[in-house]
Amino acid sequence: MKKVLSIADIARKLNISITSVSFILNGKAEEKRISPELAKRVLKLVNDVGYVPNQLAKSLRTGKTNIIGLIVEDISNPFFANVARLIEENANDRGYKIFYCSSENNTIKTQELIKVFRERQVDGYIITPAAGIEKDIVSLLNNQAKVVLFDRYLPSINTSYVIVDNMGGSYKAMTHLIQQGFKNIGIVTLKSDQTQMQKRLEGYTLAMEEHGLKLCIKKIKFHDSTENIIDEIKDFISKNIKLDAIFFATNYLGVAGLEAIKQLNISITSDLGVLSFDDHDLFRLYSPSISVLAQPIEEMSENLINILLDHLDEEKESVKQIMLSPKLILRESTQR
Amino acid sequence: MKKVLSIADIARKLNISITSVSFILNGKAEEKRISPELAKRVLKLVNDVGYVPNQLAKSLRTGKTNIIGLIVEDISNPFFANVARLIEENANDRGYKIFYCSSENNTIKTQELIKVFRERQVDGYIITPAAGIEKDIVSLLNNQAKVVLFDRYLPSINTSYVIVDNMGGSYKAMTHLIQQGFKNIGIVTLKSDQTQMQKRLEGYTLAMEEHGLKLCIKKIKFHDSTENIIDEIKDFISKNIKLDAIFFATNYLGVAGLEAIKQLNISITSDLGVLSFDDHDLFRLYSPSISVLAQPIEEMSENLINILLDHLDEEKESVKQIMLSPKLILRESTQR
DNA sequence: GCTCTTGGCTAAATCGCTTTAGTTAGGTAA
DNA sequence: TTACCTAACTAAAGCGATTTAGCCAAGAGC
Repeated sequence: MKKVLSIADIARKLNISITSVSFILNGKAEEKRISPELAKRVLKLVNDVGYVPNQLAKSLRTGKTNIIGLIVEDISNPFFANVARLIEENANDRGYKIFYCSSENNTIKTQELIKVFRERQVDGYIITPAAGIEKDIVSLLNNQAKVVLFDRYLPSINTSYVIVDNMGGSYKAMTHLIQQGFKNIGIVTLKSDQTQMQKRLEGYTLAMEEHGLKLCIKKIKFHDSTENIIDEIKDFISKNIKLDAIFFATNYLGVAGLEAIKQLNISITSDLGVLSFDDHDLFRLYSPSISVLAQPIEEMSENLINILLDHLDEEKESVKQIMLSPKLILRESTQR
Repeated sequence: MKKVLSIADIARKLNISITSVSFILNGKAEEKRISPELAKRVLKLVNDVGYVPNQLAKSLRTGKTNIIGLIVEDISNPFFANVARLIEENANDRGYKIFYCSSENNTIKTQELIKVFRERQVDGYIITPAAGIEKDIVSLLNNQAKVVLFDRYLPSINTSYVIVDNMGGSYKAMTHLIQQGFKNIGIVTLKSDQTQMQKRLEGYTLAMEEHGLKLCIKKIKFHDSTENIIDEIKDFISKNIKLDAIFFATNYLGVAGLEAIKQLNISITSDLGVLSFDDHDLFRLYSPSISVLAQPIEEMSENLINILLDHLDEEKESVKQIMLSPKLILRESTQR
């Protein structure tokens, strides 16, 4: 088993001290008055033998890992995958690596992930908090950890976060539907107390009530299988024959909804208007194309990484809370 | 700044040695004859003060990080996102964490990622190799690193890998199209020398030639923007008016293809049969639904993690090369 | 009374790096 | 000649864990 080379091996081969090698490798040769000749010799050897520094040792010594822990709800959900991808790019450009994991919006899993991140000494955290995770976040903050929440926040904790104006967005979307002449508009959302879902429902409710329309709400159980969700939606549609439009509160409900509508052989637009939260390839390309309330994922990821890196730099605590506006993209499914 | 507690702090508080604390925390209390009473006291304190072990130090000492580096082409591509998700789950159950990154199928980026993984001392690597990465993989292997490739392999290197029978799959898909009566079948693929794309093209060619049909091939430049890809496909279809079916060699070409076809106002199935490599929500739900050659992602991820963990356990080198069969899923788009 | 066990615990080396506080040799200034 | 610089380099402590080798006291066996 060929042992992997350490800085000490390099020093030994050149008959110099470890210190010198370290200075040279860290670009401090001049500052520390190492002669250019020595620097050149070291760099050449390092390159020739393919020496790679051990970041574990480095981080242990310096207390910095240059790693950001990112917990998303589900990396196979295109919304989160895209945000993750953008955050990764952004972080990379600024010298940070992202360690990302899916929480499945499960409290226990999230707790475990936070523990793993702590053990690995990540420099900062970006988290889509699952319900019931308040204590763990507070504990992080108490330990001076740098945390930014996203997609949703925890009302009882004063942390930094980046979210979307869920209520305003939903209200805007609903207003559009109503202006198009839809009257019996239903919402399909999740049974959830989390802020993002609550606010989407509030936006729907507010718009409907302002126009004196009757509410028609379907709440789907969290973590239900796709098949069940489809069945639930079919059931909802069948039992509310007067429905003329549906607002889906999140992308996978929208996807399941399309499947349900297809199975029921209902024609979108002429029989039923459709609008969904979150954009998706499917919504863009579906026939008819589906109107959506798209989250500004570039802006979100940029804000997330900026805020977190700011926190890492500053000594004193500060809290930044950003609310971005989702964008209403009108397509065929809401055209009358 | 509240300092994070170390094992030494725990020992000091109880007036015992670091060694004892370490033994207890690692479940070696009995084996090392630590009295149950002491063990209990330590565990209680650890729990009360919320001590979390420093994995950096642990890994530095033991030489094991329990981290697997995973390089996929693009985490925002549903195929890779799903595989990543499954690998993560599998690895988790077996005590490993996944560190994943997107290579964008770019050689330089991949090299950098491999370097990062080496620096971070990952225990093993799962890589979708970009073109021209042979030297770097060989270098890894020379350093006794444990590596499994997937999605494609490097013919010049004898490594473990998990791939799909691209040629057989394509051949099967083409045979289906031909049996359905399609005669002027085109393929839209990527300009790429990588094995996966080559084999898909070979499968197409073989089937067509066996039936005496004329080839009609469109190769799209790698990393082209979605808009350009759509334009290229529109151009391809317009210039080959006799085409009666198209086989898309990978998911995002298929997605772009649907958009192109939609823009050209061509009716799928009656005017043009469509079949794509890789499954996708969009293909399942599109109207008409699109037939696909789906990769067995559960099986792939299981094999990947199993092979890698086997490698981690065994002393002697061994090479495992697995080829799985993709599954032809027939939908409306190829029904005549 | 003496040796041998064994139970219960610990000192110190080590992993690979950074960083502080030097050392040494040769040159200048007075 | 002596004191002081400076350029060029280095010894050793420390980050937080694991692990080897060993200490000490009390009881067992003869």
